[in-house]
Parts: sequence; structure tokens; C-alpha cells
Amino acid sequence: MATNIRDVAKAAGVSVATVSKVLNGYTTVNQQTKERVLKVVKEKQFRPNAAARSLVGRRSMMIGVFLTTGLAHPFFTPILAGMEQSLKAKGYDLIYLAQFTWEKEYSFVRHCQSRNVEGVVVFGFQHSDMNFTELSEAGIPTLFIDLDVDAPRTGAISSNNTEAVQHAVQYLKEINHEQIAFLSGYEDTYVSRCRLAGYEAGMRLAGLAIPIDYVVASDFTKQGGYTAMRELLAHPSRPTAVICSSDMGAIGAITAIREAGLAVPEDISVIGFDDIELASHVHPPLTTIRQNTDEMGRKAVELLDQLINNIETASVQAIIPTELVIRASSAQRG
Amino acid sequence: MATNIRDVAKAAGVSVATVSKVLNGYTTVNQQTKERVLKVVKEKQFRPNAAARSLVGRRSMMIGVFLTTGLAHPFFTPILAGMEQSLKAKGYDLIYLAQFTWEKEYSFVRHCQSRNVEGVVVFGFQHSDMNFTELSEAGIPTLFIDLDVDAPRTGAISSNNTEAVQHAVQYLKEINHEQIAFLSGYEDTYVSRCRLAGYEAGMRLAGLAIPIDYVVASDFTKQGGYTAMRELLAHPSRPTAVICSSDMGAIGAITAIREAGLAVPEDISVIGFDDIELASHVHPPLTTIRQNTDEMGRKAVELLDQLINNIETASVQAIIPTELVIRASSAQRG
DNA sequence: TTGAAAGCGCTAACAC
DNA sequence: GTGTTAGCGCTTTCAA
Repeated sequence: MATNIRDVAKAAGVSVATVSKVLNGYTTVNQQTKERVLKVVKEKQFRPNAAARSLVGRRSMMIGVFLTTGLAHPFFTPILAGMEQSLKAKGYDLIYLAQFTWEKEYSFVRHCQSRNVEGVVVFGFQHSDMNFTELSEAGIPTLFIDLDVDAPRTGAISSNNTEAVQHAVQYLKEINHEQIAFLSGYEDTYVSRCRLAGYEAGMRLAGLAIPIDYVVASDFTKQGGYTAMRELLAHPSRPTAVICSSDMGAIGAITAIREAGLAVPEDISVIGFDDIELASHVHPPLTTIRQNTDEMGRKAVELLDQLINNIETASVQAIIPTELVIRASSAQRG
Repeated sequence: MATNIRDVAKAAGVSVATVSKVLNGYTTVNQQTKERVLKVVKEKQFRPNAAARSLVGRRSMMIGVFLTTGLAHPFFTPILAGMEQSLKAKGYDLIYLAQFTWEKEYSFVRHCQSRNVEGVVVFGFQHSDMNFTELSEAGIPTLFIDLDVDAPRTGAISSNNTEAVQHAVQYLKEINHEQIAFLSGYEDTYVSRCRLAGYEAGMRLAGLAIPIDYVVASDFTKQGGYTAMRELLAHPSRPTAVICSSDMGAIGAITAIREAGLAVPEDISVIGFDDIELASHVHPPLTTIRQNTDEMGRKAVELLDQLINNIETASVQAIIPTELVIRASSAQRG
């Protein structure tokens, strides 16, 4: 059996209350006593039982995560990894609520409550059947990544999607492209809307027209990019450059372009979004908009922690800068 | 405040003990009473407090995970995803012990104990400074992935690494290769040893000699594969095929081959290991040994669950079959 | 500055 | 079949 606070108290010749106070950083403990207790704690390698702590109504030091996309998503996983360091710094462990479902019965809110989760990070796509506000309504601080949910005591993190795409358009214009098309992501997704807005703004600023059907709705998958690109290839005025809402989409697009007997970037330049690991390894290496996943993860935990600790904090957000990484899938025109 | 068992008891007109019995599937409860209780439970969406449950010495329904490589490893993440379904089926949540360190002070064993984790899955590489047996010595059921740790009440899962590589050699022999080299992984790694053994056995069975320096020690990274391949390219009798211990290594090897003015697979065939997502997307698409990550994950939870529930179970293991996926980085010789 | 004791929500003896 | 109650390990009043 592992040692408990009573063992420590006994060994240190004090009461359990005193040990508890030392452990919780109360200043009303005599320096000598404190040292004696800490010595025993160290000797016995004592760690207070988390369940008991959490039961007595204090902190559980657990943050829940929920991914609408499953655990192995190529873009979200690095964010998870980015969370690691600030998790460590703040002392939280991460709990992946596998039982989490969006069904009404056995609701995820209840599940979070039963686990005494202090806060939740939700990664995801917008889906009409997911009631994202339930969590914050239940008083559980929630941080959304790539989601714009309007609720109090909530945080949000995303990249500067709009500016990023706008900047990509500008880059293409600078290397002489004028017929620039856009492969959009899931239409009802927050990031898709931002990226599309960035495309439109960028084209306007560059003084370029957007021909009808130059924006093709797609999803974030390779297959989706492939299908959308085929549509675009049939366009009467074929684009010389395409900006995609994801790297996977860009890879699909490149496949379609090749199949049509055209070359990337000679005939069509392709720009992706995310800079997932794959991006630099495909052929040609993808010019893409890199999201700073590490920073997103770190910031997510920080903001969530803020939400947890400052009751008065109404709502927080962060926009993380991106970076256009120029590789070989885009080239000067003419 | 969330409802507790007392509220439910009151609403159902029974005692808390009865509610508890219903919730825990005791059969000594009157059918009528049971239904009445369940109705209230459903109405109130009651979920028992996990901390209280775990405190009273019953189950915490939490499985800990520890990755020696960090959260975003391209091979381990899919295994994590594979765990998801059986986690759900068995009712466990997953806790990622971010506070986990291998330092003696504040030991990870203590951390697991303080969290009342029922079992732990360890993913990883062999490292001499990691005392993997501590967990099982402390009585915590532990399941190792890709690790061979000799300890009681422990489980192990890995692919059939030896046979897999042996099979790959045989395949190369069938397509006329005779000068087959091997890029090994970290030398002190269990899977590396297995794969190397498979190479040696395969060569022997194929009646092929292994020239000196045909086995190059490397790691599982792209850079490692690149460096090792450069050594191999300088070999007096240049190989016509190389089997690598990882896909990332294979990608690095291909880079080195190209830099030397040679082509894959025309001059040298390259085979990887893992079939990470990248493998099918690089150029040329990688012939590789696919590990069934999904099955590994599912099986991991199942075995761990077995370890947790059957005290008498001494030790369990599973070898998961692999599959040689033939793509374009390997070709018939001559 | 310290300690005694109540109680967090639950399970499991044990009594009825 | 059902209820009463002790107690899991901890924090936190409150009294000394």
C-alpha cells in the first residue's frame, strides 16, 4: 500500500492538518515544522492521492481533451504535443475522455463532471449536431481550437487564417499569377470561412477578378482535393495557381493536375495549408502556410488555465501567426 | 451543483446503498426498485463521481499512457487512435501523465499511484536510464509496446518484426536482388534487434552472403537514414537493395541515393518499415512493411484489461502480423 | 502555530 | 431486499 498523509504525519510527529498545510503552501506553518514534514515527504516519496484531493472539492488537476476528428489527425496531434510543455509547467495531466460522445444520454458534460475535469480543450470542426456550448453552460471552462463558439467563460485559439491566405494571394501575384483559384474546406467550418474571406480580400487587394466557379467547395481530405481540382481543371479559363485549405487537399489537387497531363508548378502552382509533416516530403515539396502548432498547443493550456483560475475572466482568445513556407509546388509564372 | 447519489436515492425513495447496488450491477435488488432507480438516474443524467469511486478503493477506470518519444510520434499516434475503440468498449478513459518523468524523485510510479491509474501503456524505445520494471514491481499492470521488458504481471505487444524483414528479403530475392543491405534502427532497441535478426535469417535462407559493413547502424530518423545510406553508397560492392528499419529512415536513404546521382528503384530498391501516412505520398511511393497500428492499439487495451482483471494472469503478449506493401520504391532487377 | 474533527461522494459490510 | 453506517485520503474550518 502506498503511503498516505497519516503515515507522513506520524513520521514527522505532526498532525495530518499540518502536513496538508505544508503541501498546499500555507504560510502559517513554522519553518522548522515545515522542513521536517518536507523531509519525510521526500523520504517516503509521498504524493497525495489525487482522487481524495479532487473529492474534497479542490482541484483535480486534469484537463480533458476532445477531438471531433479522432486522435490521429495529422494537424491536431502536433497541437496536442505542443500542449505537453505547458501542461507540465502548470501541473496538469491530460485526460482523453474516450467515453465522450455527443449523444444526449450519457452526455459528455456529465462525463466531465463525473471526472471533475477542470477544463476542456475541444479540437474540431463545426458540426451542427454538436452542441459545443453545453460545456461552458455547465460551468466548465472550455477552450476551442479552430472553432468559433459564442459562449461565456470560453477561450478560442486559431491561426490568423484570413491574413494568411490573403498573404498567399499576394505572394502569387508577386510571382506573376493572376488566375488564382481557391479550394475551400468544409463550408460550415470556421477556418474555412476565414480562409475563403482571406482569398477574397487578397484578390480584391491585388486587383484581380474572381471568375465564377473559381472557388470550389471541398473538404480537408486528399480525395476531396482531387475531386475539386478536377472540376477546376475543366474550367474554361484554367487557373495558373490554386490555394488549398489544407495540405491533404493540395496533395489531392496535385494528383489531379498530374493526371490531366499537366505539371506542378510549371503549369499550375499549388499552395497548401497547415504544413503537416507530409508537406515537405511529397513531390514536389509543398509551398504551404505553416500553422504554429506548438505555439497553439502551449497557448491553449495557458489560456485554459487562466479561465480556470480567474473566475472573473469572461472570455479569452488568441490568434497565432502563420508563416508562408515556400517550397517547390509554386513558381514564377512566365 | 451536480446531482449526487443521495439526490438520486431521495428521488427514488430508496437508500444510497440501493442506488449504489443498482449502479454496480448487484443482483440482489428487486426488479421494480431497480427500474425505479434507473429511471431517476436517467432523468437526472446521474453519473457517479469518479474520484469518490476511485477513493473508496474500487476502480478508477483510468489507463495511463506514457510515450518515451513524446505525443506526436508518427508511428505511435495511430496506435493511440487504435486504442480508442476498445477503451470505449471497456469503459476506460485515457490519462496522459504529463507530469510523468523518469527521475527518481517524484517518480512516475508515485504519480500513477496518486492518480489511481489501473494500468499503464508504455510506448517506446529502450533506454538504459528508464527503469521500466518499476511500474510492475509496484503492482501496476503494465503493457509495453515495442519493448521487451521481463517482469511479472506485464504485457507486451509488437509486430512480427523478425518474420516481416525475413519476408522482405525473400521478396527482394524473388525480384532478383542479391546485394541486399540493411539499415538498422537504434541498436539497443528491441524492435531493431528483431528486425536485424530477420534480415540475417532472411539472407541465410535465401542463400545470400552478407558482406562486411552491409549492416549499418542508424536510428529511426530521416537524417539517420541519410547518413547511413551515404556510408553504404561508399561500399566497394554497392547494394542493389536496402531494407530500412523505418519509413523515415527510408526517406532519408532515398535522399542520399538521389544526391549520389542514382535513381530509386532503377539503381537501388528501398524498403521501409511502418507504413506511416507519409509512405504512400513520398516520391516514389514507398514499398514498406505495414504495421497494423489499429490492431496493436485495440489489442493493447484488451490485454491490459485482462491483466487488470485477472490477478492470476502472470504475463501476456501478442505479436501482430505485418503486411508487405509493394509500391514503387522497389523493382525487379535486370 | 498546531490539531481535532467534519465532510467531499461513494462502496461494502453488516444488520434488519 | 433494503437500509445504516464506517471509512477511503484528503482539505479546511474552528478551537486551543
